[in-house]
Amino acid sequence: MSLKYTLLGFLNYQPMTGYELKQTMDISTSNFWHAKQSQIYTTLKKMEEKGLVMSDIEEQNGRPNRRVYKVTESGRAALQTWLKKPVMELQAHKELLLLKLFFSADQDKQALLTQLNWQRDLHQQRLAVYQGETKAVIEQFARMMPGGEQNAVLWNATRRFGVMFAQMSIKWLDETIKKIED
Amino acid sequence: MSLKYTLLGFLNYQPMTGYELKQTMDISTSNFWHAKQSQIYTTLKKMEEKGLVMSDIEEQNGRPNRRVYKVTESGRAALQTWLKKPVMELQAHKELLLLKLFFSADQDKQALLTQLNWQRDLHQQRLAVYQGETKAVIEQFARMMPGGEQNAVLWNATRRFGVMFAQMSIKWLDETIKKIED
DNA sequence: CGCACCATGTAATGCGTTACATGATTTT
DNA sequence: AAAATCATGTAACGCATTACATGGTGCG
Repeated sequence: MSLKYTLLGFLNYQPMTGYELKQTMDISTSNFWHAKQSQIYTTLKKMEEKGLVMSDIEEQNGRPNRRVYKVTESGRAALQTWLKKPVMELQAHKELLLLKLFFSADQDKQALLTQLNWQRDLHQQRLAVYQGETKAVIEQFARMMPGGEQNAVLWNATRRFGVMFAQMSIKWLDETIKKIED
Repeated sequence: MSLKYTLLGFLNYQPMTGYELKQTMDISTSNFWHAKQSQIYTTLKKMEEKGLVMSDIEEQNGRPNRRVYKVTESGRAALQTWLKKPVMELQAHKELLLLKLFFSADQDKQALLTQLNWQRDLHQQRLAVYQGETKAVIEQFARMMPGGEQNAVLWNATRRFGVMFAQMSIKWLDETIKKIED
C-alpha cells in the first residue's frame, strides 16, 4: 500500500487536510501516483487509527470543518523505513491500448488508425503540460521550501520521465500507424 | 474489467483450460496484461455463469481433470463489442520507483544510486528477453495460425512498445544517475 | 531424494472506483 | 442563473493478491 506513504510524504512537508492532499497530488505526483478523494479520506482515517497521523479540527462557519492532519513520530519512522527499502523488481504495467491492439487483427483498419492518431494527440497534449505547468509548479515549490534545490532535482527527474514516456509513445504510435497502413 | 476480454481473446483462437490460459498470457501479453492463476480461475467461473464461455471436463487418471473452456456466441459478440470500443483517454500509470524518488531528497545518495543501477540492469535483461524469446514466440505462433501474418504485425507492435519502453527507461536512468551524482 | 510441472479450486483480505449524501461561497 | 470550488464523509461493489488445500508424474 503506497498511497499511505504518499500521504505521509506530503504531510511530512506540512500539515494538511484530505482535500488539500488531493489537490497536491493532482499537481505533482498524479502522473505516476494518483488517488480519488474518497480513497484519500478512508486511508487517512485508517492511518489515524494506527497512529501514523493525528488530526485537529478547525471549525468553520458556513462550510464543513477542516480536519487538518499531521504526521506523528511513528508515521515519520514508517515513512523512513519505506523510503530506505529499495525497489528491487521491475514493475508490471497494464496497457489497455496494447491489449486491444493485440487482439485486433480482424478489426477495421481505419477505425484502428483513427484510435492510434487520437492517442497520439493525447500524448502531445500531455507533453505540453509537463513542459509548461508541471515545470512551473516545481520551480515554485522549490523556491518556497527549505532545501528546495535538492528536491527540485528529484522532482524534475520524475517530470523528465513523463516527458520521455510521452515522446516514446508518440514515436511508437507513428511507427505503428505506418506499419498498419501497409 | 479487461481480464475477461483477454481470456475471450485467447479462447477465440482455440479452446483451453485455465492453466493453459495462464501459460499463454505469461509468454505473450504478460508485459502489458498479467493475472494470477487464482484470478483466472475465478474469472472463468463467473464468465461461465454469464454464458460467455462453456466448459467440458476431460477426465484424467492420476491428476485433476482438465476443464476445457470454449467461447460461446454471446462471448464472441462481447469480445467484438469490446474490441470496437476505442480507447479515448490516456491511461494512468503507477510507478513505485518514481514515487520513492520523489520523496528521497534526504536519503542516502549512494543507496539511491545503487537502486537506480539495479533497475537499469533489470531493464537491460528485459530488453534481451523481448529481442530473443518474445520474438521467437511470435514467429512460431504466426506460422501455426491461419492469418498469422496480420496477427504478427500487431503482436510485434506490442513487443516493440516493450523494447522502446526498456530503452527509454535505461536512458532516463542514465540521465538521472548522472544528475544525482553532482 | 527433491524439485518442477501438471491441474484444480476456495477464502480472506486489501486496494480502488463509483455512487450516494449535503450545502454554502465564489466565480463566470 | 449556473457552474466550480470548498469540504466532509459512507456504502456498495469490483478487481487483484495471498494464503490455504491437495496430490500424482517426471526429471536430474
